[in-house]
Amino acid sequence: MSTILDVAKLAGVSTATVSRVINSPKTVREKTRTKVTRAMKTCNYKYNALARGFATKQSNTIGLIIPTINNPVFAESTRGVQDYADQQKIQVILGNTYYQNDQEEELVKTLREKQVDGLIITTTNPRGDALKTLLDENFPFVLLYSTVKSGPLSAVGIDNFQGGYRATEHLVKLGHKRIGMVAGNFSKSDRSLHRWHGYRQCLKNHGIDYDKNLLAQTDYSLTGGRDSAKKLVSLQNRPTAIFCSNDYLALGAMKGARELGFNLPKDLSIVGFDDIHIASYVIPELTTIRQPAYEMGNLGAKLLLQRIGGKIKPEQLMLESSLIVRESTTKAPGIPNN
Amino acid sequence: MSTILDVAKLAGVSTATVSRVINSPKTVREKTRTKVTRAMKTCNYKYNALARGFATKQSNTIGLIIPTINNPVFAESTRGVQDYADQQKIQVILGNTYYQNDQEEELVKTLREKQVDGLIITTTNPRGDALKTLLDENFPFVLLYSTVKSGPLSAVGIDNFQGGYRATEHLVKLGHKRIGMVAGNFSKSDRSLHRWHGYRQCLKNHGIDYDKNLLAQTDYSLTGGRDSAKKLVSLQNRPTAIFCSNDYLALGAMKGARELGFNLPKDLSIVGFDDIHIASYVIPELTTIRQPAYEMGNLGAKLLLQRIGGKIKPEQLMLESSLIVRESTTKAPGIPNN
DNA sequence: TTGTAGGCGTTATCAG
DNA sequence: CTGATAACGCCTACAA
Repeated sequence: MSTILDVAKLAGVSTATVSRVINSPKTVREKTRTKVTRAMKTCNYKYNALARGFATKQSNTIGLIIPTINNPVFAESTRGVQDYADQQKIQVILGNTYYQNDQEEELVKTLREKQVDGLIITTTNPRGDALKTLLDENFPFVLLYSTVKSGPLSAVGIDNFQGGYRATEHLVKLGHKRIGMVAGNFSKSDRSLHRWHGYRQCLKNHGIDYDKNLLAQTDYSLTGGRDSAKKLVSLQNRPTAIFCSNDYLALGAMKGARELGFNLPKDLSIVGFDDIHIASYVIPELTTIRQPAYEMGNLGAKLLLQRIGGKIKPEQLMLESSLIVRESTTKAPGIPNN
Repeated sequence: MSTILDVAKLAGVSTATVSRVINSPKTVREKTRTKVTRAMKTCNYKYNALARGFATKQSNTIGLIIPTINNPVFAESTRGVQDYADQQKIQVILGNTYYQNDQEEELVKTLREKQVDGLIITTTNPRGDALKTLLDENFPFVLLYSTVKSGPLSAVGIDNFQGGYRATEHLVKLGHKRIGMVAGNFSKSDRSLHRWHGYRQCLKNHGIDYDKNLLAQTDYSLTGGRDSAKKLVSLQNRPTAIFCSNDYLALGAMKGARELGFNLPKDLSIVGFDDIHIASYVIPELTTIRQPAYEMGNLGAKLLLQRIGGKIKPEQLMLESSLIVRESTTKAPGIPNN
């Protein structure tokens, strides 16, 4: 593998000049430039970005830490950060935590060793040591999906409380009184927790007693959603509607209910969260809270690169979420159809 | 940021020794080792993997190039390679080509500049310059998903021809004569092309004339699947069954057919390809050809790391695919139910 | 506009 | 078991 030194010799110039034609072509006379370019060709020169990173202390690489790429909502935001990064000639290293805090800490460590310029994290534990350390050491990172409205850490997310509230409110307005919730484990996701707070608050505001039996916490999987839904609808005084803390769980929940012979949405209304692409491709089409995942990733990358670029002050971007009413929710049994 | 030099000074040893306690702790006396370890703590030393990569010419990073992380099947294989890589302390840089060959070439270039030790590629163009160059320069890479049974390039995939054949055969056996195919553009995926070949061969073997009007090529998206299905079922002499070259398209196709008032599967049988997780969570549950995506990614990573590790000879791993019959396919109209 | 030379943090070789 | 020191490939003052 040839280096700029080889090129330099071949072209009869110094390495500095070669470096210049690579990084700031205009600062070198056209004649020498073509001479160098030609030399690069003939010795099949390949640029070594690693060496550059080593010399400049900028790897032009960022790390992206998500729970799991299997959940389409994370695939979507991942695409958002990739596209933005790509456009800025930045590469992204991806890591899955599988909702495990130790994995998250491990990933942060490895990625920093790899000298990533910054980190985008959908965290499993907003109060964990990993983030605290990053903060202390003033390492550039931005949180994705979390509800952070102020404070010292950068974030782009949505108001998860509000989202949970709206989802529940939609159900309440349809006349539902027994409203269950299938939620990802609170210990592993602040998003889920905040959505649940919104759910509780909404019930309260509408004079509906909170029944803790109607809450099922589960791991974030299709089967988790399915089993949790089965559990809830098997209760003596079963819910007539279920709010799932994400679409992935909702898809599972729909299957669970169906397996027990429930007719959707007649027997059971379901509302999800995220609005992943397939949400509108299933039967019944899923009513959900839409959050702009791609945009979130995109903006997250933008924010991060800005911070890396020198803008020091942390900043929070709070995007809008909205209720998308489709077919999976309907009037509560006994409520006249208008 | 402190370096091993700082640590060395603090501990009163040489940088070589510090390097040793990092890379081969047993080769240094326990006493000095603890001395060094302590010094690392006190000056908050952080290992610089980039510098290591620079010195050793091994970045411990691999590149993963896929069409798009949005398709759950690629998310699954991505997870497979990530998990294997992670276990070997290797990081993976992810890139989407969006089925564009120039993007693929660009990615290969950038990733090589980043000094990745190898590449795993789900290619858009098996005969493109990108791969040819890699081959010529003997750069370690392995193809994913493609049908490669021999030759000079490493690959782990399935027999796509056979998969297409089996999918079609299933339909034929159900009595279907008019069998359409919704396929991703052949120019962008050899997998799709091979599946189509299998489809044609199966028709031929069963004395069914091939009708080119029953083939719809499309881009790889839910909407692409939807629109293509609509087109096919709107034909005068419409198909009673459709084989979609992947599940993602199949999901779209199901929606398209429904939007035109078709009752699934009674009016139209649909078989997909991949067996993505949600395939069994939609209504009707999707009949499909299962390919072991996670395992494929996992093995791909394994194969690649072996090649990087010195094993020179390219090798092909051909995994088994299988027909999974679920609810989206049924007897052709007019065929007695048994 | 171009060249010289030191430096980035780690590994690896060779002595001791 | 430990130390000294030369790479590794590129960038960047500083000089010319």
